[in-house]
Amino acid sequence: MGGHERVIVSLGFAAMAGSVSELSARQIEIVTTTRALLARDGVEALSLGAVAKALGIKPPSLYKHFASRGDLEASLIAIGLAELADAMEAAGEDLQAIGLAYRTFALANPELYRLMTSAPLPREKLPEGLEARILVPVHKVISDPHLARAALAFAHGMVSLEIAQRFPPWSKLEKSWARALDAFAAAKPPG
Amino acid sequence: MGGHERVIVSLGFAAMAGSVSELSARQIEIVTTTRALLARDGVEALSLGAVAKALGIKPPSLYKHFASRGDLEASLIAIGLAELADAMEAAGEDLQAIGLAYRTFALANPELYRLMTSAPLPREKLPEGLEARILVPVHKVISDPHLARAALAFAHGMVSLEIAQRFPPWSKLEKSWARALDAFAAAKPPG
DNA sequence: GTCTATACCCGGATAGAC
DNA sequence: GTCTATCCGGGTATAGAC
Repeated sequence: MGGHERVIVSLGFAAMAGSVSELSARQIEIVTTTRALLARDGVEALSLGAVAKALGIKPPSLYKHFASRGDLEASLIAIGLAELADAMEAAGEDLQAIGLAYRTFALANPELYRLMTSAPLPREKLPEGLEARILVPVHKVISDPHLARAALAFAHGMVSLEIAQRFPPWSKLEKSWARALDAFAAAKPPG
Repeated sequence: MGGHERVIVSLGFAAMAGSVSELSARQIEIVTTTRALLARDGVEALSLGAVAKALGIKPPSLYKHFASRGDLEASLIAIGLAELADAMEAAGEDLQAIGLAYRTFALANPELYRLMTSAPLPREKLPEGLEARILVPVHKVISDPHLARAALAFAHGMVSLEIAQRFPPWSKLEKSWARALDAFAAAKPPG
């Protein structure tokens, strides 16, 4: 049938989005569909035309809901950051568990993760304090702020290399994670 | 007057490129100019049109020297990987020095570094064994291969976040580097 | 809120003449 | 090895009708 292309959208991940409560119902539909499209086709294929097609509308119509492509992307990024922060927070005060939560989120949402991290953050379009939430759970376990930042950078390096398929297939990444996080946790305070 | 746009190309960085010895003189000119253009305008602005303009020729002419844009990019990536490996190797067997070499290369060539790391490696277009050279210097200092990989991932995470301006301005990144590399160096072997 | 139509920009790549 | 001419595709965004 000459219908438009539809994207299967699993409901649920937008429902708990407290950070997007300022979005209208239609905006949430659009963001949700965009997220599904992003997951399916990758960040390079993301365009307003593709989003419109998946929604069954024409590209110009999107401008009634988002002022620009950048605004739509910022909503996606905000949702991703909030979910990641939630996952890390829920992991408690075990560094291994926090690392696993980070990795699990990134691997479950690789294209969203790339969108979130491959460009400078559009900070002015993000809810205040959202960015900082990522660091909080790590801080609870690693008191030295410099080492806490380093641990987060390690996590980012690991998942971005894994997503980009930069590791040889025989790598045992779980061991790299475990040993590095052990090393971070065991690090002596600066003397 | 009215001439085409020229890009200042500092000579030298292509001269030592043993890994690109298979390139013709004209190809080296093109790659060198492309590298300068990349450094100046960023990876997003990189296009065959821009490269041709900087060389004072028309875009179709480039196809006499490179079969595709991807081939030209692969040459750039190969040069970057070789330089990075050289720098790390020259740092000797001190993990702090190796880390500094890594960071120095990345910050001196941020857009090239992004090009090198933000997409899957075009391995079939790269000289054999080049990719593996990066890991060698780290291996000499950290015998556990899993921890060595982790250290490299840490370095990648640090520089990619720094290049993307993801750290707050007040961060003392030198301290994060120093303490994390200390922690890696001090890590106990798996028991 | 959606449409059609459009303007304007960009990109990679090929054919064939010189 | 370079050119002109051309083809193909894509993208963001706006104006104005319905």
